[in-house]
Amino acid sequence: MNLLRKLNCLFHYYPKSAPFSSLISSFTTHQLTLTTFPPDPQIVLATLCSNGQLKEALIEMAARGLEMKFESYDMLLNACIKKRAFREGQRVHAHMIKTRYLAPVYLRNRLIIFYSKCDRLREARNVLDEMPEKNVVSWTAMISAYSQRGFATEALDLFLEMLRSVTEPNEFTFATVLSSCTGTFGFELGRQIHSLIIKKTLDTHIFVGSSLLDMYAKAGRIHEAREVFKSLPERDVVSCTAIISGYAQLGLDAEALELFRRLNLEGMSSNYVTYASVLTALSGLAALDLGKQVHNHVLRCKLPFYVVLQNSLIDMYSKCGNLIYSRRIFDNMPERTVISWNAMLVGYSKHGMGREVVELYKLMRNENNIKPDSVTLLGVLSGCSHGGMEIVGLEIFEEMVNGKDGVEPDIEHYGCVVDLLGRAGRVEEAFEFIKRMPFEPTAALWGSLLGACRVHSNIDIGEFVGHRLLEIEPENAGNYVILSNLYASTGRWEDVRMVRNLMLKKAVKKEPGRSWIELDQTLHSFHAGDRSHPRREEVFAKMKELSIKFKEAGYFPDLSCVLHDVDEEQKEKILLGHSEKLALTFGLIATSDRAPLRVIKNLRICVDCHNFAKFVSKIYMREVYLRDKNRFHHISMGVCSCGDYW
DNA sequence: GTAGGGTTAG
Repeated sequence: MNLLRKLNCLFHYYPKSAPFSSLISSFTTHQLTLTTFPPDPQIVLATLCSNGQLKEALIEMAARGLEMKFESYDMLLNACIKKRAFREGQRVHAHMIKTRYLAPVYLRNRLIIFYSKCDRLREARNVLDEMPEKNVVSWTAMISAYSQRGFATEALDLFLEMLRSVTEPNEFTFATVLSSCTGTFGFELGRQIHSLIIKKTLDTHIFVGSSLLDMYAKAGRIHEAREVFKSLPERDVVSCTAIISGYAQLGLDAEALELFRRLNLEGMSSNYVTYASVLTALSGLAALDLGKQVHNHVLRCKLPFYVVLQNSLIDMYSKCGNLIYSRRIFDNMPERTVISWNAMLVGYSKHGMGREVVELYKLMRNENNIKPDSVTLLGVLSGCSHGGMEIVGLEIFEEMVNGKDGVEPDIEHYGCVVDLLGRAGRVEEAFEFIKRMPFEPTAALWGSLLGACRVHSNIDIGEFVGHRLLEIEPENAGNYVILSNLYASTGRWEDVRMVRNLMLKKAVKKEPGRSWIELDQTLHSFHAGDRSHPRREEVFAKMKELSIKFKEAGYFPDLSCVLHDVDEEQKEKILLGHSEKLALTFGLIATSDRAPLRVIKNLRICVDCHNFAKFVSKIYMREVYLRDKNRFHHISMGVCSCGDYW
């Protein structure tokens, strides 16, 4: 009976059509001779496992009962880990328990790894908790399981528990636990771990070091990150990518690119993660030509399909104002994650293309394997708001509240609704909505309502909201400007002066406004009143010309955008020196007739500059693409895609 | 047997 079973196994392994002679020759391949026939059960199991024939291997396991030993379980578990075969692995585990097999630490570690790879962290943790003795691999495998899946708190808690045990962490443990050291608590612990690492002279270990520098970068401590990077005795693609993406994630885009350029000269190698990080930096700068260059390079490298890299490309093209390319990449992807959909949706949203947002969202809802998340709904709601689809947006929010999307609305989704109502001119309703919502309103939320009040000249609510904002966010200069705009629009000059004095008293520090324009792969950057550009004389001459020409065509400088205490003439001068006007003017003199102008501003564009850009588009017949902090303004023949609401 | 960097939003 036993012999028959083994023969069956073998016949199953060899192709059914193979002649008997090939079976004999295969015996010799496996160093089996007829004298050792029937074959060793261990070899039968090994053959089945290495062939991935798990079903047959399990039958073999069941038949052997108590004969199973360490190597047998090891082979089975390896096969299950390789195939992420949860049910099969679970049966192996159950077999160990049923036969009262005393599994050594090594095998229990394999079980932890098996369950983690199958995303069954509860089961993995149970194995760990029931181990009479744990070694460094047991702890590290479990910490890694948590940290790789984003359960930072659990990873840190377990690490602390490990420190209280008899087992010492090693370089594997440190490298993995540091990636969970985020947030205030995580960073504090991370610093202590750093001291521990120094004590163990592990701080120059390349895995530990890159994890360490990444932790500092994510905490915004780029100098510390750079120091760790410098101290590494060798550099590889991961450590180089970590420091580059560190800069990019902090918005230090130009620095990220400069470092990438330098490390390249020093011979660093890049992979798809590096390119994804570099694309992030290029998106921030809206450097379309450079972005295209990276895209071409990536295509020439003939890399396999990486969804992360494709997502970066979608985002880069969208933030550089080229949505057609984004959509082309999106459509050609063999598989997409929720991030791919989000990147595309947010792209349409920032360009004010409400109809496309809603259509794409419908398509997404029809995909069975993709679930919308919180970012998806933010994109959709703000897309509806920016794209003139207020009614649809409010319906979608209603569905959210009723649990249809499986995403619970948070404060930011509520903020989108305030935007939707405000944009539709329903300022009172928006105000009531804020009072009723289950969250404490944030400054951003009040700010959105204040914007609505300005556009729809609702002075009563605007005044209340404005003063509320100045209380909770006195340092934000933007609030003073909008409130002053609101007073100015109704001729309340006394109040305009009061707001201005208030701002001076509170010593508001404003992030300096900057605008730039890309020409021939070079970024030309301007700040307000900038006199550093090599072609400044031409720019100022042209600006003088524009100011006269535009006034004849009906342009009135909106002096309420200037809060300095100076006379009107001075105000106008300050206004003409705004960075986006300088960049636009430079674009006019440095590009050929009718070429579109693409200008990027690091803050929200002011009312006067928005108006100025409309005149540029109308009088010079130019398409103007203006990207500000929040969205794109596509201005064509004097009309902006934002509908003058942003 | 256990390890580091990455894409959307803010």
